[in-house]
Amino acid sequence: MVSNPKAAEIFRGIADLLDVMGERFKPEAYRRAARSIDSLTEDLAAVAGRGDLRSIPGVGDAIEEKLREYLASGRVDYYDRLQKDVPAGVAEMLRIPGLGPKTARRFWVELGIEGPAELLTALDAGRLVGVKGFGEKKIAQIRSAVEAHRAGGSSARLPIAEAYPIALALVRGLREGAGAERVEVAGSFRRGRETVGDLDLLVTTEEAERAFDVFSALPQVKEVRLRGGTKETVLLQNGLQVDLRVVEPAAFGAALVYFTGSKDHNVQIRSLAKDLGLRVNEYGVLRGEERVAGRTEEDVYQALGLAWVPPELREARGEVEAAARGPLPTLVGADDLRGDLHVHLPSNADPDSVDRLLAAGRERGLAYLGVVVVTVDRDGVRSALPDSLRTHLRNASGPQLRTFEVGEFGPAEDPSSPTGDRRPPEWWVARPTKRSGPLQPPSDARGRVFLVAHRGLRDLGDVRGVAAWNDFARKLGAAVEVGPGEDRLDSTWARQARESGLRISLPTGVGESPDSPTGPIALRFARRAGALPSEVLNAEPQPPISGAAKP
DNA sequence: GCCGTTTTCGGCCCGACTGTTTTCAGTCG
Repeated sequence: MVSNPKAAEIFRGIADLLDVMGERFKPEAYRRAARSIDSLTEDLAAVAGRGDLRSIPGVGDAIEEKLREYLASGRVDYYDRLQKDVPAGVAEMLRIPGLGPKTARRFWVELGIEGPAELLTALDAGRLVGVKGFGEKKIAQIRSAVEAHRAGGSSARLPIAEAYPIALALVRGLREGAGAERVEVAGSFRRGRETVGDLDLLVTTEEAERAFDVFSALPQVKEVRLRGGTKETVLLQNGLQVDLRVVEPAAFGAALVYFTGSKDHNVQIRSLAKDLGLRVNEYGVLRGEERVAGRTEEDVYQALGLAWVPPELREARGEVEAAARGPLPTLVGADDLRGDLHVHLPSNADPDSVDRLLAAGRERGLAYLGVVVVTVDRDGVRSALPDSLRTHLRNASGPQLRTFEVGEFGPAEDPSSPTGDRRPPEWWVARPTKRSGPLQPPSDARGRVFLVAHRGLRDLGDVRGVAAWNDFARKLGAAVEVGPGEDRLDSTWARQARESGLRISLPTGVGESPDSPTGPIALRFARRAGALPSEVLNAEPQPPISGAAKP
């Protein structure tokens, strides 16, 4: 079965092999195409069907040809042939931190080493001693990296919701301990990607050394990887890598742009700068040696003739061209959210928990709360909240903060399956249902506030699955909920949903701890999808319950 | 291999850090 992620994987494989073969620019070209394919909200076969493959950034004649071949046969001959030329283990050596294409190639060609296992054997036999370019330190470094790699080093990307509290704690530690004036988390965390590979922290301070000392001593930090005059890299206890960079205030905006990325976005604005006779780096926008911008991000973009681009959109998907035409539409923000359509009470909730939740809602200035009282699953309707609490909830609701009951309905695991199989939407529609609860989608008027929630689509890039669920939401007249669940596809889902006219619902995290990722991360995902306030159901001042229903 | 309202050829981001070099190569982000 062909799929977008598999196609991207093949191109990344080609890139690795070309790297080892010493090609200069082709590897990056194939990787660029792979990244573009990963960020598609549409199935490749559908794009090909329209004859539109060339519209994918980074896809030209040669890659279009290979995509067609892949879609027709599931294979790419060029990749198969490359794999015959280069042993798989040589490409795998590229996965070892600190080992790049040049070194991997030298090991292979000069020493006949064809993979990490053989490299370790060679190290044990002392075969690297005396080889030009490999001193004592380098050999020790390689050995430790190979061993970590062989032990299954934790190089996997972390879901952003898990990185969120860690990032908050590090920022807090730096602010309190190092007297840092300004601390920001940049990188893919700031762009709101579903997963992060590392964290990039930027600080302004007069005392870089002190900031590094404080940072290294934080309890989350396991070891210092490298430390220079402006940059420190550490490894956290949980295996996450964190880069800390000290920048001067006059360059903070430029550094923030630079380290927020994405790489493709940076490349695009740099080449634009070049056309204008300017140069962009992390210190500013430069004309010759003169810095013409750098203090704020707005300055930097303005100096390039661009409107400021929200970090969540910096993926080289047309945002630079749009920013050249004029200001971008204002994306949904935290202040736009007037209510929450999906609030859970704990399973051991009592009247006090209900009161605390309502107090939290009022404190946030929310006008309404939709509290989950039933979950609709395979057996029809399951109650999640006892009748006594439902009565308490109704009575406690007032004019400042209205409450109403909502049901949950989504691609949850099939509870009857021991392996937790996911069921396609059709299965839910066709299922025998007892229809015994208060909410009976899709005929009930209140079905309009049904949310198709975010569980169950774990495979990154499963755009077909996403499309099926969005179609399902449309049939129900439901909004699509975006949030930092276990799933990793939410911004793809949300983008596809809003492009097809569906509305989005955003959880606010009301009633959760202040460090909870729910609200902030949901918002980032929605912004990443390009959501405007008008496209978000709970940005409406009134709750969208029956009576308010549109025809 | 891709890309182009100044290009269909000749470019392709750029600086920090490390280690092994005595002026630079490789890797990384």
